Amino acid sequence: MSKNEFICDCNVIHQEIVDKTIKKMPDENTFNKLAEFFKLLGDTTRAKILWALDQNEMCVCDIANVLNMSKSSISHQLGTLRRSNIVKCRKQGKEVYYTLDDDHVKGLFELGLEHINH
Amino acid sequence: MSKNEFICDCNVIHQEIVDKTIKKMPDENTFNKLAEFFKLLGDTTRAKILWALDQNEMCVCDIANVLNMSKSSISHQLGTLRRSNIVKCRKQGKEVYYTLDDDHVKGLFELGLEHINH
DNA sequence: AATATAATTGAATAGATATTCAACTAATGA
DNA sequence: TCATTAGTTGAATATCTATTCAATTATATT
Repeated sequence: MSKNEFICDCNVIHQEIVDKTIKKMPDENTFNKLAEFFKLLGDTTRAKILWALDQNEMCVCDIANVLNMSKSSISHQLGTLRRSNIVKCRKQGKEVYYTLDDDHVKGLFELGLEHINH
Repeated sequence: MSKNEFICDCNVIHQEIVDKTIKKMPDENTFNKLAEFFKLLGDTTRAKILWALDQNEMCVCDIANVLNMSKSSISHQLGTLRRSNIVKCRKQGKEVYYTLDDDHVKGLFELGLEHINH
């Protein structure tokens, strides 16, 4: 009975590769953060918001009109993006203007589009 | 009553920017595919699998051991990645070996990590 | 032929999440 | 001061999805 039967429901087939890979693997926290970041781009509404903000700074109402969605749902999503430091905002009068706060979004979109048009 | 009140619960504040942005915007399908693609990277388990496959070709059992998870859950996720053309597989005997089938994954991970270590 | 094992698959479940709705805050202007 | 509007927020709901479990397929071995 190999050691690994205790932690997995199968035997190790290529012990060396498994051990080597585990050794090189980034820690749990890195993968969690990485996945959380990609999850933010992995929603149609948020992808559109980010694309739009990459074109222009916009207030919530503008974004709602561009996406043809309610202010409330846009505001919820902006809150999510803001808390994750992907967008930032400034208040001017009654309006709140949002801009991208991440240099990588554009590059990520480009790579994503390359995959789509493989 | 402005035209936009019919399609959105608020008035347009910057009509020009809104119109210009709508005009430039990629179509619905593009955003859906883009979001679906990022969603695939937006899960800790799948992110680990993709990272691991970027190191070595591996069989299902190996991946399950590296991630310390059941073969079944790994196989489900591999199926998802396979159907999205992000990984491909070859059968050899009883084992099925998986490899990356997308050149952009590595670049995406790098950009994602740059964001994390902002 | 019979057994064992790698992998897949479908159904069920539990947890996550996007949108809606209603209530609220803050700023503007009459 | 009162009414209006931009935006936020919390709760509720409906949908989605990751993992588990059990059953099944396919290959290899005795």
